[in-house]
Amino acid sequence: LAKSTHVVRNQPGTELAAEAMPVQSYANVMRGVVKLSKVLEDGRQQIVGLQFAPDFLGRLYGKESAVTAEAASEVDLCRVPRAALEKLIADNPALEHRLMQQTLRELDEAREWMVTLGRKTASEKVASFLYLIATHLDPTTGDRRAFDLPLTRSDIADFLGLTIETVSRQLSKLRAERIVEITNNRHVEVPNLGRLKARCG
Amino acid sequence: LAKSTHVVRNQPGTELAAEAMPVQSYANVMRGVVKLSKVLEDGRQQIVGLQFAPDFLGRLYGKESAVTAEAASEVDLCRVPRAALEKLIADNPALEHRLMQQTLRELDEAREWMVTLGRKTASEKVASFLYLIATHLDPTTGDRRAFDLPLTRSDIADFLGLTIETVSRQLSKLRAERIVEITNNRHVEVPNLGRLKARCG
DNA sequence: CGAGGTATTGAAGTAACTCAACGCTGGTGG
DNA sequence: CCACCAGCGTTGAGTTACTTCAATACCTCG
Repeated sequence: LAKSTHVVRNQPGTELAAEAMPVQSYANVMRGVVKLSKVLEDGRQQIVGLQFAPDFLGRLYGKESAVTAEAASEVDLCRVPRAALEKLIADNPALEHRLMQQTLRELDEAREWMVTLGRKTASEKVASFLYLIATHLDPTTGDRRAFDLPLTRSDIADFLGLTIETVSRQLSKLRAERIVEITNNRHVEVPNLGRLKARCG
Repeated sequence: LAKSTHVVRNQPGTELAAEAMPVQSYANVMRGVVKLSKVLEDGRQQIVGLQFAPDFLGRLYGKESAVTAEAASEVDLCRVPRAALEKLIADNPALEHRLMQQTLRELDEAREWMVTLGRKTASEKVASFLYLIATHLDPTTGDRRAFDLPLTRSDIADFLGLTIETVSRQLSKLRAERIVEITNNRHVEVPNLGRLKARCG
């Protein structure tokens, strides 16, 4: 396996094209965050998923979905040639099983986010986003969390179905209430994860 | 296979409990529409998926997801005992492959609906819902479609992240513009599917 | 007929959007 | 070195799309 793969570093904004077009390779996310998004004809955009290490990237069985993958932060990908992966799967049923597990998890996450998009207030949406990032980027520590946001305000807005102004205002409000501390616009500290979770609706 | 399965008829509102709790059986939807939904602690509800015949119902590998399944319309289910299905899968890899295909399709549909929830107007949401039902319930005919809505206004609102009043108003507007004809509150005719699609954003 | 569930319509309220001004930061070039 | 600019983020003021609250209509079933 090792001989047929290689690691590639990608800067934010790089289109990874893993699902949108016929691709030659699949990939594993080794570091950083990849955003999956869809756009309407008139340009409205919605981020429909975030992938963290060590998620698998790319659609099996060649069916095209109209999802585009893009590096949200700086991202390291371990690319695997399509033929190599498909051979691996044919040989090893456990691998397909593992991919099935990830797909089921992604489906759960998508449905969970549908609740956020459809039924939560702007404030709850922003809190839910911070909670998601806090629990995915820094899964080790206890109730206090610290991390850098891997997304711009514009990306966050596209993930939450809001405008950047509304995201900014809600972040300011959460900061004023000491739910989070924000420095340099990107670095976030959550003193009490439970208090943040309580704001998620 | 046939000897271990049996068909059950379910009235609207029946909780099918296929994913929410440890169940003894899986099922195939033979007729009707099943709604999958999630609720927040305070009771806000979001429908996160609709299943039409001949979809498979039930979560493989026993992982519980907090999704509840309920008959939206009158539904016929072909129930399959858990053990029988799992034996079938173990014997027949093609079956797991087919289930993987359905899961991938459900993931695509969930992400497509995230765009609707996050980025479309109320009017576009209602049009998108009608388009979804029109194309799923009556896939045979040409550009003219006729069907009965399998969901109440309240269900539609929970699917679209709106209130029942907004759903009702937007339906009235689409009717006034001759995009759809509605009789008896439930029966819908779409004279020109292309015109409806153009209203979906 | 009356009751209860479902749907429509109107009027008033509000959460989020739009438009606009301003601040901060990092990079570039005179 | 500082002036300038471009990109990102924040904040304020006014607008609007959707919600909320309330009244009414419709349909089925006792």
